[in-house]
Amino acid sequence: MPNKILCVAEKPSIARAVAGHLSGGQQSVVSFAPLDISIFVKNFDFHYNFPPPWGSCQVTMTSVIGHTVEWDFTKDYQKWNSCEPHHLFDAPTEKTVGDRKDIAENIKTEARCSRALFIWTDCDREGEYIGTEVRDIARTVNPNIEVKRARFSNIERAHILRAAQHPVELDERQAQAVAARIELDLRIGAAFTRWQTKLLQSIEGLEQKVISYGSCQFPTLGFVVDRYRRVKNFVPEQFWSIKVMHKRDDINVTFNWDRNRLFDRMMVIVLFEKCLQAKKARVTKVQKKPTKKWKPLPLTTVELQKLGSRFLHITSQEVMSIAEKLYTNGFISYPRTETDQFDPGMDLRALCEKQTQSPTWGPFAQNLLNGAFESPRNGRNNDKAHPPIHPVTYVTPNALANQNERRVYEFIARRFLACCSSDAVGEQSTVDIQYGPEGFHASGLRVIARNYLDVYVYDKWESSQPLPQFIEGEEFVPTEANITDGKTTPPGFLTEPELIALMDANGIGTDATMADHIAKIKDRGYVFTRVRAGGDQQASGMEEFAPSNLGSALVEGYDQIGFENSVSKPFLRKEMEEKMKKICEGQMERHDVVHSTIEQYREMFLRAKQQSRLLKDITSRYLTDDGV
DNA sequence: GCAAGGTC
Repeated sequence: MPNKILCVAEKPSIARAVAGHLSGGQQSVVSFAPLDISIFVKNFDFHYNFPPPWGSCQVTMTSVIGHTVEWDFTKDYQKWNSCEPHHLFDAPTEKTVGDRKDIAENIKTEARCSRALFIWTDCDREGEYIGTEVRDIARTVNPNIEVKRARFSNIERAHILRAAQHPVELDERQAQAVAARIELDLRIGAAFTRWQTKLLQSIEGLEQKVISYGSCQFPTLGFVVDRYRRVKNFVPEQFWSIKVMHKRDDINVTFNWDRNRLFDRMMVIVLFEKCLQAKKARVTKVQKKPTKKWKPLPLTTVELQKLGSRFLHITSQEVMSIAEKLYTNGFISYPRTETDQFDPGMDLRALCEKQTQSPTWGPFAQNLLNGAFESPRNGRNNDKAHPPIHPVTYVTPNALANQNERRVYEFIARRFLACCSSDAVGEQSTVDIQYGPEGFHASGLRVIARNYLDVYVYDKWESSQPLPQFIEGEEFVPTEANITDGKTTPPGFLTEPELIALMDANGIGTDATMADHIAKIKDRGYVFTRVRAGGDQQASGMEEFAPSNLGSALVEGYDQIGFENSVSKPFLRKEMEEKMKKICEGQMERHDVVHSTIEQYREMFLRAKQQSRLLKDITSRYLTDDGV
């Protein structure tokens, strides 16, 4: 057997980058793609000096494209009427290569003549599992091939070389945790989906619909319904407040009540009378203090989705598909990342330099290079796999296909430059007064240096009208004082950035899949979106989510069945996540997790089945008389 | 006709 080592990455871009480094960045990299494999996958051939016992080796570096192996029920059970849905909790399953035969064949061909396999998948749980897929494929043709894993968290040259020199083993536990998750999602999702689809099929309007259940889609639906109920059940409350105005140097100053507002009208009237009786107000404190508006953190996927929706009014799914395209064209870095800190080794100035070509934000970038550059802030998250999202090269607007692509690219570029700029600086002035028994305050802001705000046009921070001069201890008769009243207002329907934030906080989906789950529950007809009218400035024009009658019915139906942990709440998913962590830490075995979780769901399933009448009645009621 | 997770 030749002294050959096969290296396999999780995606083509990593294979290319690693091959570039290991081959010494020489043009001697031979790249060829056998005609029968995916147009995206390339094999790179070169020589590299691995640590002992391998030494100087011939290397083929290639990649898969994410998962290669499909996990499904055996053929007999894939047909919907092949069995009772609850049998799917125990039905036999099998792993197949499915439509990835070309990629699997490529690995087999190369593995046949290799003495070792180096796994270069992303260093996260899913990557560990994908590594085992690659290993298992290679072993079908070369059972004795030695398997190693390269550990790397970015694709900088020195880091990659170090990873090649210090290979470790695949983390079997992490892979087992993922295997448990895959099996559970498959069995539970398929069982409940088939059952409830068939149950509700007889209801008018649902004859042709698939009523899917999934451990992520249902909690996502739950968030929408939850907010909808809070809006609907909201009872406004009346409140009263006192406002004091004073005109000085032609400036009208409004002093707000320290108590803000009270819900007792008589009390407010009594206090107001006491203020008036005092006639004069006394200035108790005049203060000016420096203040800052912090520049944003390096950009993560979740933030990109939230802000794309909030500032650009583009849905998270479209933002992600645009980001994907910008990435494959080499314009931005990898768009799926949880990291909000730049690696200290990265040459951020060089990236700023590229942006100087822009006619709009180029001057700002130039100014950074001329000395205004400041290192980005560090957030708390680091997935050890990818850097924050940033532009890797400048793109002229004409090179992009449409307006939304331009706007997403522009956002990413501006956000990056903002990170390399400095905080905005201002001065906050406050004047406190005592009027009778009550305290009031007025405040003003003077923006001294806009700094990052000049490029990050999405943040607003404006100087207010300056406060006239007041002197501590002075007394004056207010120009006007009166009682104001108002009503508490209901929260708005859920917006997409809010929904993403809830999913993120509750561990529903991953950065790469959250947008898909949202699209899925829309597609299934559980929720719909509409443009929010009027209302407060920031949110108007934005899409808001409301449940359909079907969506409301499902949540209500399962709630009434009375599970200990409702399927429309995030707790069950959280529990699964915790069990996965325990597998990773060696505190639980994969099979125990799968077994105990299946039993938990089997019990819920049987209970739901016993009460199927209830779910059906509620659903048909919601669908026939508008849910009320 | 089912899930969620990779990635193109």
